[in-house]
Amino acid sequence: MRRIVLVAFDGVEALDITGPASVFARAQRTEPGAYELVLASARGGAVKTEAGLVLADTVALHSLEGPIDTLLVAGGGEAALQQAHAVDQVSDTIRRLSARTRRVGSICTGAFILGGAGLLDGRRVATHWGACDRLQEMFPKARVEPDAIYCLDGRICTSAGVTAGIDLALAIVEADLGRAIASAIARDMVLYLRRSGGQSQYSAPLQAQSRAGPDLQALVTWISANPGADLSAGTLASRAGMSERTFLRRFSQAMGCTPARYVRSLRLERAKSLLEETALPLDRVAQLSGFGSVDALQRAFRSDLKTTPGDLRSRFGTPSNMLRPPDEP
DNA sequence: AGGTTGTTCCGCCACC
DNA sequence: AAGGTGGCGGAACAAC
Repeated sequence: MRRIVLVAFDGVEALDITGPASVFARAQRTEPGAYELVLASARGGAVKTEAGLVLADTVALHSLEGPIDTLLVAGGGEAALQQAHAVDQVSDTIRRLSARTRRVGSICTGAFILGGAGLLDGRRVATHWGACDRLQEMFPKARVEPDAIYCLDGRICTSAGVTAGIDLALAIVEADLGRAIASAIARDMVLYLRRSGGQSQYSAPLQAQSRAGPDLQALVTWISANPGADLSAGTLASRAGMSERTFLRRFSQAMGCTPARYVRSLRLERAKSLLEETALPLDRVAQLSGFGSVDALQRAFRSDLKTTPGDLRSRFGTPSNMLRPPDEP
């Protein structure tokens, strides 16, 4: 039985609590005895969320006894967070609790409380896109990843804003109980097990600051929508209206990886989803994901994923729920 | 399984 | 002068 403690405070973002809670509750239903869910707050008792929903009967943090499997601190608006600022006190308490906790994490701006507890030093960290700069400023030793939906770094797990807490919870369930169960929960909640792309797709500022500007952004969007198209360096360059040389420079600068690398990982992602979510034959999967042939698909799997397409499908495929991609009759 | 052929990517440099 | 751009060639890598 893994004890999951969700930490709330007045003004907490309701979804930061209810999202992960729903995920863990479903996991508990699927695998009875897997999790015990505890709602906690600094003082205990009722906590009023930003949305006005009241969480009755939270447990006082200081009264928690015994080992904790996972401690997750929720986030909220700045005002609420400052208030929870008895935050220094909360951070202290979290620091103390973390000593007997296997895994400590945060959702959204909850990362500030972990930071205050000194738990983020040297760790890769995610938080709401609107709070990345401030978090990095306040905790210079943390390695804030502005684009990440969530980060798992050792025992510290953090997620971007609000609904990203659900993604994090799914990742935790996946780590604990396996891919099949996490995948089933995601389907039940009508979610992706792994959403594609980073949080920058939700943030106009992040997109704009993705230094290359909107020309490349539009191209990247187009690439994601057309993994099967001709995405060779030369073609992409002319699509972007630049020379190959300049395109290479600008793309690497903006995206942090070369065009070919980006295209390849996109295609692998696409192929994985098609294998897991559909019953399409391998040659269709290869075609739709942009690998020219089954052979190319298999080689890519072997070298990047250390497995084969067939093996992935047999382990993670979902025979009872075979979907057809939109372009299939 | 391994050699041939193609592609990608980067340093260098000249040119706006 | 200075910073972005683009062509060239070859090393490294991937495709077939």
